[in-house]
Amino acid sequence: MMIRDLIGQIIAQAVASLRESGGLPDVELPPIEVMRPQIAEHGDYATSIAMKLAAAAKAAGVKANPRAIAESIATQIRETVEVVPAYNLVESVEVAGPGFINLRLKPSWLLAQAATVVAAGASFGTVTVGNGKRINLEFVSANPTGPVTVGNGRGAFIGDTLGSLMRAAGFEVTKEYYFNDFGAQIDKLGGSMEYYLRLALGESDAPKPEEGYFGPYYATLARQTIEFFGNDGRALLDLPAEERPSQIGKAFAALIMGDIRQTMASLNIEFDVFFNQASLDTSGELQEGIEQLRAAGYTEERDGALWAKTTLFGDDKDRVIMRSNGEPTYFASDVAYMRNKFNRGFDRLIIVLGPDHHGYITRLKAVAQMLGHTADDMHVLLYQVVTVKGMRMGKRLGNIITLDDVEEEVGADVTRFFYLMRSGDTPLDFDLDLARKQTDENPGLSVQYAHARTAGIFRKARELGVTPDQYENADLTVLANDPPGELSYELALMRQVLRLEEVVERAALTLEPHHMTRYGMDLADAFHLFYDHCPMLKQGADVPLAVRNARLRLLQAAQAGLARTLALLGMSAPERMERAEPDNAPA
RNA sequence: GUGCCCGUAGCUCAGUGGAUAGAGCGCUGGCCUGCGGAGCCAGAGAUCGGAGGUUCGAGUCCUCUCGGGCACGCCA
Repeated sequence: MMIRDLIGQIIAQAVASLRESGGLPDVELPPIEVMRPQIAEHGDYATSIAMKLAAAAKAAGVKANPRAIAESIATQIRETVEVVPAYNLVESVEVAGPGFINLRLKPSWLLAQAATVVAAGASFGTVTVGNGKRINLEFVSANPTGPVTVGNGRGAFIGDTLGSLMRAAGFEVTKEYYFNDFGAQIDKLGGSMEYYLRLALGESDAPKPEEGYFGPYYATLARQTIEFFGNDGRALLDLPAEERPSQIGKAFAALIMGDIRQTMASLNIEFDVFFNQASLDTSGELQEGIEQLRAAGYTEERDGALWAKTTLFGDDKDRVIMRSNGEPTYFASDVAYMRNKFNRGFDRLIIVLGPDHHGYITRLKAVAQMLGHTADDMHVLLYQVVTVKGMRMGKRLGNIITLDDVEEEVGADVTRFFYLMRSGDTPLDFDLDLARKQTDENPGLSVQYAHARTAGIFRKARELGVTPDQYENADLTVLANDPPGELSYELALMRQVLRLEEVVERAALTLEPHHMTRYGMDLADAFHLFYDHCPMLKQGADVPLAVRNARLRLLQAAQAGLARTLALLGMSAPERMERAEPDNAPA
């Protein structure tokens, strides 16, 4: 059980027994919230239940003093933790301010948790709130008409990391990419690629389509194709004119989709399912979806077209589902796809979308409801725009910056960290100059460096003949006798490590992965401070053997916490940092 | 015009209705010969865009307002 929940249980038990004995106003009990005080002096956890109770009593016309209520609850908590052995982690219970009850944990208990953390290892930080609920998490879903941009990248990292966090929080998550490789967009791609293929073959007078996809990316793609296939590249161009756009488009969509998958893979973004929109048509689900809405009475014929009455569910206008020419619209695919997801048994669908899609939210929620689910079963997670500061000009393709460009500049790990540092609700200004820095100023590297440092110390320990069996069962309570200065760093580190499970839970429930990067920085800071102030192996320093062993044990817990944090962020946990010269940017 | 997001330190941003609003970068001063190095310690810096309201308590919730961003197809 999470420590915070255990504290909540203790408080709840104390409140319950106090109510039984008539020691509290007889009003409905407000929910007991356990929070973390902002100020360390206020303890590890706090609750405002006394003030809430007093307010409820006042509303019911019963006289109540919040501080007095807090005092009696606090007294009851002290008794409770005294008699229940499992509650033997509370050091003190104090009433403060207008009626807060502050609880402080025993330093010896906190330190002893190192063993729990190390034992949990790679599964440390796993919580159960998700309760096995099945989640479909769709993100990126960019059509294969061009490279992945820095904008798409944000959805990619948010989605991928959220998936990891939700899994750690006990949800069953399927990560999905939806794409379309046929239709008007792809034909347009075909037209553009025909033009670039001809240019690559030396036809300088090739006609340029009025509309299409243009830029160095496509020119390069055409050149590479010609280089690779030689004159066989001509085969596509010899097709009948009416087949060329779709055939060439389909061929290049496949190539581009390969590029996209490669970009994703090299940035450690993983999908469980790549869902092709075309399959909805061939399977008949497109028609079935339309039929289901029609049967449910949610459609209407107007001007020769078939409309879905989304306005019944708050949309500002109805949406065409089948054009007057009998062609289903893209919206029809949305319906069929969502229906497909629900039919696969997901409890909740989450779609990560860019800022240009916010108009889709009510529409998609309307579809969910027309399919017999609630608006909440279909959640749209929007993120804001991405700008990049400090990109070197010259090497990039035209005026767009791709995700590959960014990765090339700063590497996959730092790219991920920087993308996840900000809440999705605010615009992201990617600071490449900071991301390039190979020092501790770079917050992403700082977390990895912390992990590398732990590994380095264990390497050093081995060199000095200190083997794991010497510290693996070390008793950390000896640290409680350390000088206050050093103990405070040890406790701060342990507290940060233990906070991981709360961060995982919060990030998963709020769908906000950025809490994890913030936490990573806090954890790394706590570790670096510990490292700076609490020598473990320093030669000649006056560190008793028992203290050394206890610190190495604590170090193991810190390493486990850092490794897990990095894993959840999709970053590598290096055993050592490569030293790069400032002029020598990493690959 | 309608709708959504944002406005917090010089910059980029955290902040779960709670107590004295935080971090990173930047800035100022002091210190540092060895666990591994890119440092350590201390400090300055904020009328949380503005005005009302709800609440015992508001950066957080509601209304209005100012400023910035984005979106509003029988496109996909």
